[in-house]
Amino acid sequence: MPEGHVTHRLARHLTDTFKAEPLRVASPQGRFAEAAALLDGEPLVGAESVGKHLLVDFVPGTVWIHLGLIGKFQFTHVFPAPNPSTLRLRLSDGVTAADLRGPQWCRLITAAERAEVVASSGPDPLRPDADPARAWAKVRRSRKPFAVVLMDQAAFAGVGNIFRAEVLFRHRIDPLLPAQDLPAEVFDAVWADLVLLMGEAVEVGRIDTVAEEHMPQAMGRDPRVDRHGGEVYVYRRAGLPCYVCGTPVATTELAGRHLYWCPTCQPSGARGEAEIVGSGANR
DNA sequence: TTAGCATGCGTAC
DNA sequence: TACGCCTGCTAAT
Repeated sequence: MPEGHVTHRLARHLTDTFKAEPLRVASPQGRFAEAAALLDGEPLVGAESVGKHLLVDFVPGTVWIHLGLIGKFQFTHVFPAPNPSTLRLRLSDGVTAADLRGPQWCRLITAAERAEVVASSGPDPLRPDADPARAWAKVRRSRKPFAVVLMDQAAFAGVGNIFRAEVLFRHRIDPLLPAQDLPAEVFDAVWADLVLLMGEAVEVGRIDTVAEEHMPQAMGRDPRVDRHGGEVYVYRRAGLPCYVCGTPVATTELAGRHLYWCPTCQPSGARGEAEIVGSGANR
């Protein structure tokens, strides 16, 4: 269940574990069997992520993976694979296996198609080659709520529902603010914050967005316990008190996805602040 | 044991 | 805007 940090972490781990090694490639489930047979025994050239797309390169072609909502790509040392009927793809060097289940898609593509995937992605805060001006160009001419544009993969590649909710909170932005009303300096701060938050998430393997002063130890509260693991301000905290002001976190559905925000810290019409909540400068 | 939901996205209406 | 898809975790039965 991935936002961009998951696919970037996977790309790194695949490369570190398997690069230049001839791999066993199989599709026990069968839906990728033909391509798997073609790649079986080939060495891994490398793996790369662009937004939420994962590109696993071999000489004959690239495996293009999108995990969607429920896909998982997990490393294991268990042989043979458990539940093979759900195993779309297994890459293995005999010691470690990488198991792909439930992806939205997993296809073998050519170098030209691969280039098209990369070119059609919006700028990705996790990539050093990202050009935030492309995201700003989308933001400044959109009348849609900024919260909607933040999830547009052609504007902010790799950003998902958690990073969206949290970055809006950290900059005190009304989620329904029309994107074109977002001040340029707030956009700059949001982009820089995404680079920071998503980069940390790649390193740590979880999403933490809460400032030191709002951490459990500092506030004397219980740590967040759910499968997402990280400390966050508003994501999936509907009805619970805001760590900054105590107001119950609000939720609604927007374009088919849950949206979470604090009505007091992010009041209607709020155009946001460059300062991050809890950064100290605004205290 | 089952139902519902989830960090996503494409297609059809 | 509504729905389908793919799996696994959690809450409700």
